[in-house]
Amino acid sequence: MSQITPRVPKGMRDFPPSVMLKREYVFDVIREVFHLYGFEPIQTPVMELNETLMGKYGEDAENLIYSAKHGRSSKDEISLRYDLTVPLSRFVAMYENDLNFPFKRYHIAPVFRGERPQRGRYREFYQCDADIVGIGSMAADAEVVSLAVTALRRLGFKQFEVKINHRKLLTAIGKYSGVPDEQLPDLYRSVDKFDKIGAAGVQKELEERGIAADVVTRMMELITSQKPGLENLDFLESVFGDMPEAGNSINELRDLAKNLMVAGVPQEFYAIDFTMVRGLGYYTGPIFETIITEPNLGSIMGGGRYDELIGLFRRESLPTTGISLGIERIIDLMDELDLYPAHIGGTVVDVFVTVFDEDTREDSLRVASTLREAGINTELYMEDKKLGKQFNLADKKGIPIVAVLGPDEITRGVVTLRRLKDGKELSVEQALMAKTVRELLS
RNA sequence: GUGGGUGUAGCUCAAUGGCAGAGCAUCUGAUUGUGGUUCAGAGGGUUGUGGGUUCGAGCCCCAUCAUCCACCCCA
Repeated sequence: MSQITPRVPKGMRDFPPSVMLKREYVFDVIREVFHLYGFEPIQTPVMELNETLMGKYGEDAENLIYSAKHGRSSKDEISLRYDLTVPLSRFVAMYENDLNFPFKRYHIAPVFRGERPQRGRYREFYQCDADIVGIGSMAADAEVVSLAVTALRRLGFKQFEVKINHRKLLTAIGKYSGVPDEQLPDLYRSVDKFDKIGAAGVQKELEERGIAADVVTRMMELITSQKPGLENLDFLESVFGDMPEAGNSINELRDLAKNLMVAGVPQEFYAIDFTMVRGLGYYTGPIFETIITEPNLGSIMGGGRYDELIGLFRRESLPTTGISLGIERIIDLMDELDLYPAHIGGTVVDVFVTVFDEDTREDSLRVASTLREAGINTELYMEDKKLGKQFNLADKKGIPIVAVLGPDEITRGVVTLRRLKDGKELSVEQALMAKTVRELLS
């Protein structure tokens, strides 16, 4: 039989133990913060029916959806999920009678997009979503923004800013300036690149798309009115606050900001920014995003309000808002900035129990069992090699403590515990073993 | 989907068109109750793959695959 070159599909990855330990640390921190804010987990299938997924993301995005088919089937009716938000909407519509509202759920799971891979961009990647279903007020939006800030801070990030904008406000700015309705998507797309191409770039691009120069200029003046704190909102209100759509969204942003302030979210971590836009079509209210530019990894957190999406699965929609943490980019960033606590990433093993020779193997096994009984992560040596090799192995794996149990120790009823880091060595009775290990570890 | 860069030992990378190499890692020994340091030695390659040019190709040309970067889009 001919041998097959082992490889994984493009944009998909294997993770060895050293990487998984770091990933799980990140997941654990995020999960903890989700619990802290009272969110509870759900799980849904990796695949959904095409009818569930199609028509929710826009045409470009749909070309990136992986379809799935099994061998006997000629039908092509199910696909891998593209995000966790649409599955949530289906879930809520299906089980609304069994859920308590507001329904606060989190979901940590892989999603699939057939894009060309790049740094921080994969075809299979995890999303960590937290959403609140059933609340239309800014209390919910403030809650998810506050949660995102807390999560990023607990992971060790010191400098970041959650940018906040409002989909309807942006629309109002466009309309007020004279952008035709059918060109609003072009407007969003170009403004979204503001960080990358600057004001002049946006201006140029919009004019190339056929929007009149004076319209673009008027629009740019409004979105780039960067004043401290909430003064941006005051400015916009003075200009066109009497348009109902504009007035409402300005008030919503004020309300959101007030909630954040009362909640004690430090102001350095969020800002209102009219140049931030998000691509997905289903947003209807406040939108959030955190972009990291150094290194240039793009968005590590995004979200917003999507009050109409559940309505695609149910007679009446339910107001919903949420955020998604881009865990893969967060992990890449944490690697780069070295934000992991010292104990993460080496091994889960606390003690390596050596075996002196065949005659003492059973004694070593008993020692290992005693340690495990006491809740200490223990690796028992299973081959027949010199003690020096065993030490070498323990050290290479980063195991902090080695237990030595030779004929000498056995006759004295003790175990020698050696901490590899500094060579500190103690011989203790087996009854005191677990306690001593804990002391050596601390 | 568009444009570009790079593919040589497990890893990082050398090699004017002329004998395929170094460092690190691995394994063995110096060391039969104690790892990291040191010393000595060993293994490891169809130069991503397939064609072409040439007396001769790791090097030049074409194709293909992989990977990275910039777009599009996005986490």
